[in-house]
Amino acid sequence: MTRRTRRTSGRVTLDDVARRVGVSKITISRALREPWRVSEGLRQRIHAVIDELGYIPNRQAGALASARSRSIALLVPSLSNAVFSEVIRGVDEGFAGSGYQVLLGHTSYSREEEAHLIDTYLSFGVDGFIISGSQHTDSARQRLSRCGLPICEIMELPESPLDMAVGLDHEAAGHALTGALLELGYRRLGFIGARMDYRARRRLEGWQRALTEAGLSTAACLTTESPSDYRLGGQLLGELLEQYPALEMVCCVNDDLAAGALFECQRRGIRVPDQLGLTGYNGLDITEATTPTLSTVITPRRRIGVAAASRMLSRLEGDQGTEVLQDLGFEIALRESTRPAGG
Amino acid sequence: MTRRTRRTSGRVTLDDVARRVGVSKITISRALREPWRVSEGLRQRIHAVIDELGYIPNRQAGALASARSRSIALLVPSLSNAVFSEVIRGVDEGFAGSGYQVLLGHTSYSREEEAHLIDTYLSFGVDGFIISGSQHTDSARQRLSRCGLPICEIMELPESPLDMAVGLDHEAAGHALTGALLELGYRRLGFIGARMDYRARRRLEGWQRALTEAGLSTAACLTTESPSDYRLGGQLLGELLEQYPALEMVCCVNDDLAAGALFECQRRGIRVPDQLGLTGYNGLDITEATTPTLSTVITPRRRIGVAAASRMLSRLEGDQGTEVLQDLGFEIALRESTRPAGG
DNA sequence: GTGAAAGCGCTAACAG
DNA sequence: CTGTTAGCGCTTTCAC
Repeated sequence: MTRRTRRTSGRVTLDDVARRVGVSKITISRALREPWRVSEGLRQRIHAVIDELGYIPNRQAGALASARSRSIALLVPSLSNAVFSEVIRGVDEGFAGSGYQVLLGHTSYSREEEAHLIDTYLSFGVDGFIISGSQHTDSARQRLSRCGLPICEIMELPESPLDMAVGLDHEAAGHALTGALLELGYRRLGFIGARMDYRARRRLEGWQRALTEAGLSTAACLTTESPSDYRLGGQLLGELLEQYPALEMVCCVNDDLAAGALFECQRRGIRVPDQLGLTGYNGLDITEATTPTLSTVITPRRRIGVAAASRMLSRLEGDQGTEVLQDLGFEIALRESTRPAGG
Repeated sequence: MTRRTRRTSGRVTLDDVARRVGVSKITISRALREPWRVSEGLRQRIHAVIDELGYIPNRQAGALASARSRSIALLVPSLSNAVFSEVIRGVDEGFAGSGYQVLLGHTSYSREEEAHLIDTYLSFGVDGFIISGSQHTDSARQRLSRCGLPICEIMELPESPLDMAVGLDHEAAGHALTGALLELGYRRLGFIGARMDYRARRRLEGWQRALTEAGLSTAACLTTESPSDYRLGGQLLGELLEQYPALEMVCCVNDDLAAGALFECQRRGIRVPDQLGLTGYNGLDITEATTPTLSTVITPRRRIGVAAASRMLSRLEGDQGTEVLQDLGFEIALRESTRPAGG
């Protein structure tokens, strides 16, 4: 008995509360998790003592004992992209009041970083994953499918989903937008894109398909792997116009680029939409604020988050669920940056 | 012995690895945490088995046993505000390679939500807190000061910091910006603000002090508690101009509002800066992209994150640290939305 | 350089 | 409605 007692965190534990109340610690535990199984009066005394002592449960111990952490991981490519902040808000909303904690991770658009984060959150013992996109490293796919946790891939509709998926068809959206522009009478269309991830490439493919179907050229297309930002939009627009000065419309792979392109037009004195039409993609706030407002494709970002959370919750509560893929669609918003119909 | 064995997670544990290698589990644990204490050959065999079995350490168990989780909480008001995405990036950078995991939480600008998140992360056993701002509920202040963890308040310079703080003086920044505008010859200045949190109010106070010192009116001031966005910038500008049509300058409490105000000017045909000057605050990307570019105060957002992380790390590694307050300053950027000097 | 034993704080399982 | 016991997977402490 010379063994020194192990240094403890000094924090108030369930045992401290139990001793103070004069019951066993499991009763305290139950009062917190299954209050209906503890008598009214005792429950009140327990809560009084909890407040008095400032007891905060240790979730690590709880998770270790119960093999569930009541937390889920949400992995997005970027936190600076407004698209994902709305997805996050949706997921938060969806989990509000459920008792689940959302652990947020951002992959910086890197599959390797994603794989690393998956391991990290696995080691945190999360009960499920909500992950942007369907493009993972092989080892990440293995880890995910072997861990047996519910997984929801969001934003797009994967060909071979790991488990569940909620998103939209970006190729169809690109195609539909381009189709709408052709109907407005545009014939010489260009495309600029940055950070050409899978979803961005799908939009471009939709644009190409629509033009090809109409017998038009898809040559005026300029893309880069650099991260997207306003200034890049202006720069790409400038480069594209240099090569193709006769363009009457430039489709931008996202709203940031479109806004940047618009600012560049203002700088150069190019009148939008009279001399040049412009479209974005996503329907961020800025598209409704600029002068002129920007035509775009509105994607259901927040709803994707909410739906992912709610499907995750059902799975966590035992439902086996039905559909694998959930398509939330998109909406074409033609505004001031494209010529009016019949114009 | 009829007692059923407890259902385990089914995951590979340290014990599984140990059995396979033929050593005790503590050796595996050491090979991972203190590799230099395990012989070279054994270490290699261990790592081979870890890869083979796909072992992922259980951080909860580790944290429980060691009373440190190697994670810290980063609490920001908002994820959709670009200001904080750069702070987050800075913090991430600062912790990169340290072995610490950053757990991100957003309070939606609510002290109650903040207090709740503090409890949540405390129950996750984080080793420290980095928190935006100095305005907390009483109970949150108590919890934070009693938990004995290192705490870094960021963005501003609190009067009575909980522990450490890294930020800048927003009142001084507001004052300096306004002073610079007075030097450019502006005399009739207005102010619009949204989401008037503590930092926003400090900027306004700086603006007021500068005008008062110059004997000018501070009446043309319009603020709201609503969240800030582009459209609100336009709306507030409109309302302010209705009341004060002779204004020659409108200072916006942040860049979003300033951009929105600029778009509104374009819509109304008000030439910026010829007829009206405009300034923002923070120095977000958009301020360099619009036409005209926006004058603003550049705040060292990313550097604040990096500094907070690095101070947190020193504390976690035992340094008691020296300075409490760290002032990272600001930079006035006069660009195209204000008249040129001497103009 | 490696190991055995004990225990972190909690909950599952069974008992009354 | 409340309690007892065992153990989650890991690290600490002490021992060799």
